Amino acid sequence: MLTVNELALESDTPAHVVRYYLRIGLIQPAAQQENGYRLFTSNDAARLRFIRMAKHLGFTLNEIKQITQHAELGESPCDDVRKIVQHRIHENRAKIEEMMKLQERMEQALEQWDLMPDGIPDGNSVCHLIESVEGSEGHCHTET
Amino acid sequence: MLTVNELALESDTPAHVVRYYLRIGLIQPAAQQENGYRLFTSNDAARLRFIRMAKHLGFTLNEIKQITQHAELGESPCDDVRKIVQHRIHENRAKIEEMMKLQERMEQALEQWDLMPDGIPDGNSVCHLIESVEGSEGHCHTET
DNA sequence: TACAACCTGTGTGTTACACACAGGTCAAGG
DNA sequence: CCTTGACCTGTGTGTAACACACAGGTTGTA
Repeated sequence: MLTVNELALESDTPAHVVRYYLRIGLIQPAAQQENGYRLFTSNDAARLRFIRMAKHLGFTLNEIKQITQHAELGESPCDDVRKIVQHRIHENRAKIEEMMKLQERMEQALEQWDLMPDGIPDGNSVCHLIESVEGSEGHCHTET
Repeated sequence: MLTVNELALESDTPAHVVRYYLRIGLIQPAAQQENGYRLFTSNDAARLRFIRMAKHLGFTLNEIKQITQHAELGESPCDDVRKIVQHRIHENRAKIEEMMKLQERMEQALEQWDLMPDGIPDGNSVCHLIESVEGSEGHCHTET
């Protein structure tokens, strides 16, 4: 039987993360000591390693919970797994594109600001640098 | 004097977001009606538009709060503003790279799974698709 | 037996909202 | 004057995935 710390070492997971997973019911202790300490088997370590793999593939903890619950009922989670990854690929692509746009905005701003002095705020302006950025006026809300 | 809803329309911000900003003290009502309704001036609308610009440039609400507080004291926030954007550019670049790696992992997995049938879970395996992914064993933790 | 190092479970804080809820306000209609 | 309905109000709570702090328990050494 392993303690939380030993389980953490065994599964290459920070102990406080193991405790978090316990809290949300993603894993359960196999037994409990009289003093309240939680105890685990090597099977729990394997489960935890599975969780890490799934996270590495972009699954959320909720999805992982669903998957392991399915598996415990003997149902194959594979179909859901494929769908989730397909969905996440789209989602992630959109997020990446958004972040690259942000990156461009920030880089352009910094370059533009190189030629501008610092300013002292007055009633009309909070920070003229930010306010000077292209697209400050006339946002194009053509999407959605 | 504008109500929350009017301020929201004036500044092109969802009303529930305006209420959130009020809650965290990012903006303050200029006055209050007897019934508790909060009232604002057109200056508040300008402030809110500034907040949207800053968010568009990647500033967090906390950072924006600092900036506006600096500005209210008559101190120039420009120096901090430049530093924050520089920092965020690095941060964002790292995040984008990480997400692109995830993207590649997911795409590779999906391709690999095309040749694999669904499986029924047993005691040893939760989902053989996830467990089959390259790099499941022998993680290379060479960084930090 | 005293002490220090470490480990335990758990409460709270984080970011930027989204949703829900009970009640208040306003214009139209009877 | 009263009601009905639509809309608006402030506020409590939930979200994802931890990170940190805290008071107390355990273990090894002297």
